[in-house]
Amino acid sequence: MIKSQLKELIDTCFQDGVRQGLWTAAAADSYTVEVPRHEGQGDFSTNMALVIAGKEKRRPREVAAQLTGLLTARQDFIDKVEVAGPGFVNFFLKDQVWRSVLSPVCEQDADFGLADIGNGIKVMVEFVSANPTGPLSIGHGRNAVLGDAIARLLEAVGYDVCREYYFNDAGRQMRVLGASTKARYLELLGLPSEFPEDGYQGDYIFDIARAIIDESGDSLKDADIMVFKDRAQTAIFADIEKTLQRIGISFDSYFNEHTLYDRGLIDEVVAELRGKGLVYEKDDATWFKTTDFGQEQDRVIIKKTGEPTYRLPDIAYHREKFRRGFAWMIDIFGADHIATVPDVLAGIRALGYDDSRVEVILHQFVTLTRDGKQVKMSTRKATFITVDELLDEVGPDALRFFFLMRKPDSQLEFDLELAIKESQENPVYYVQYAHARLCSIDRQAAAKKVQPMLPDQVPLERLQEPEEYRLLKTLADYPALVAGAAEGLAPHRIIFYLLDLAGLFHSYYNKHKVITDDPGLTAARLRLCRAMKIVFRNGLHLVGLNAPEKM
RNA sequence: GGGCGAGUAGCUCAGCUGGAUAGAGUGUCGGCCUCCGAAGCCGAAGGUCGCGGGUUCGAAUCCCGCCUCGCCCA
Repeated sequence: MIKSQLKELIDTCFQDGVRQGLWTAAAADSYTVEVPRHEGQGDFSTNMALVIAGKEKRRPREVAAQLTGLLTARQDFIDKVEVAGPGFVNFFLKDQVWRSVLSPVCEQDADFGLADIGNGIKVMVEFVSANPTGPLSIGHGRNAVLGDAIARLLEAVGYDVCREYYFNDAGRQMRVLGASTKARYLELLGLPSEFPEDGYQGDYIFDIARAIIDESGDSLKDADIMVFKDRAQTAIFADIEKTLQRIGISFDSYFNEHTLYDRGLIDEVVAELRGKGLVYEKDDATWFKTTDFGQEQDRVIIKKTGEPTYRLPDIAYHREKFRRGFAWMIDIFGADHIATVPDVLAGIRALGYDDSRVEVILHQFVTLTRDGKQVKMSTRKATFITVDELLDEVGPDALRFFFLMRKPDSQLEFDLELAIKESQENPVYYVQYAHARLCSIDRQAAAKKVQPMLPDQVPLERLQEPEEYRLLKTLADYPALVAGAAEGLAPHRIIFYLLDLAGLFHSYYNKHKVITDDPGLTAARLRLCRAMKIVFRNGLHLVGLNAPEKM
């Protein structure tokens, strides 16, 4: 908020310089205003002189001096301007500028940090999208938390977000599920059974079989495996939803791949591509000319068995997203889906849509370690740790926090032993504790009967400590941070911000007393604390975490 | 063999569209509760930003080549 004000001022000076013939407009838009790394370098800094000097073969410091000439005498909020280093211009702002952030924070309260850059544009975030063959694994957990956090970020900056879960309950996988369930059913009844070679070995299949026996006895012993498939699928889906609910995730809609077939949308895509000359037959298979879209080789979309490859429904599905009016489509996939992405984008383009509206976030895998060793996981063998088990051990807040602590591009190492053993010391507590501590200060103030002051009577000029300025600056950063994290689809930035703010606050707390016998100072610090509490709460809620008042 | 991602302190990771002297947590070592919550704080130590070139005022960041790991495709 303050930065953008300064940026405007600097832009004006740049234009003044152009008008006065000090430099040309060549550097417009390519200079930046930033927060310097070191505090001695001011509150903000611009590289404008360096950029101009670079473009016009001049001496940076000379240009910088001209710039400061234009700047001094202007605006009451600048305290001091310095040329430093190779030609940076550093700005030191007046103290009251920083204190002035407290009012908007306190007044906007829960709305502080929200923005309207999305303009109500319809955006779909597709995530989880696991087929109902078993409980959600750790990888799904990361996907779920990431997708939900991104959806929350986009909502916060004014997009109209739809969370969608895409799944397929037909196909080979599901037949194997049915066969596995039937085998366990017969096995539990003591009847001869044959467990499929590539069947799902998890205990949850026994649970489902047991439930079927409770309900139907042995009356299904000759039933088709599809009957078992349906029962298993229903049970598993209910389970998945329950798991997601435990993390606080819900969807606006579910899209079944099957509807694409039912509504003839698959055939429609093929026909349309064929009409454009982008489809041909070879070796009894149907091919899509992806080489027309910059790929190395063409791709099969219908196998010789007549079964479409995964690409075809994916393309048809994404076209549906366009047709349903989404201007921006975000897919959250695990890294193993990388291969499908270029094909789907090519298909979208081939059908005449703008594929730049589809944005794919690929997150790397989660590796799980226990007792210092990596846990090998396989869905079939059921040697995986489920999201449910993880939730039992660390709880929803720690789960969310850990999954958001790394950017999607990084592999995420989840040390179970550490998460269990030291759950008390999880970084999530560090942030939540800061919030709880602030609440505790309020309780303390009430207990000590500190007289509340009207906001405009609080002597904010009493906030003079370096720690207080650091806190004020960090609070002022919050709206830009939210906007940046949303724009970059990067919820981990919120996490790092909160950790940073918590560190500053804990440090401050240990060094300075908020409640003193000086009423003015106390009121000013309480005001600062109130603003911090608001930002902690807003930030935590923004990524789906709780902001406890007591711990 | 090809594609994508990663490589930054002992370990786990930040570093936003290139900026000034490289950042945190954790671990190690040493301190701090008569005091608003010690789930906290302070200090010390710890680096060839995988390697080699290039681009420029300036590179962890951008380009090229190579190495290692993960995932995917054939």
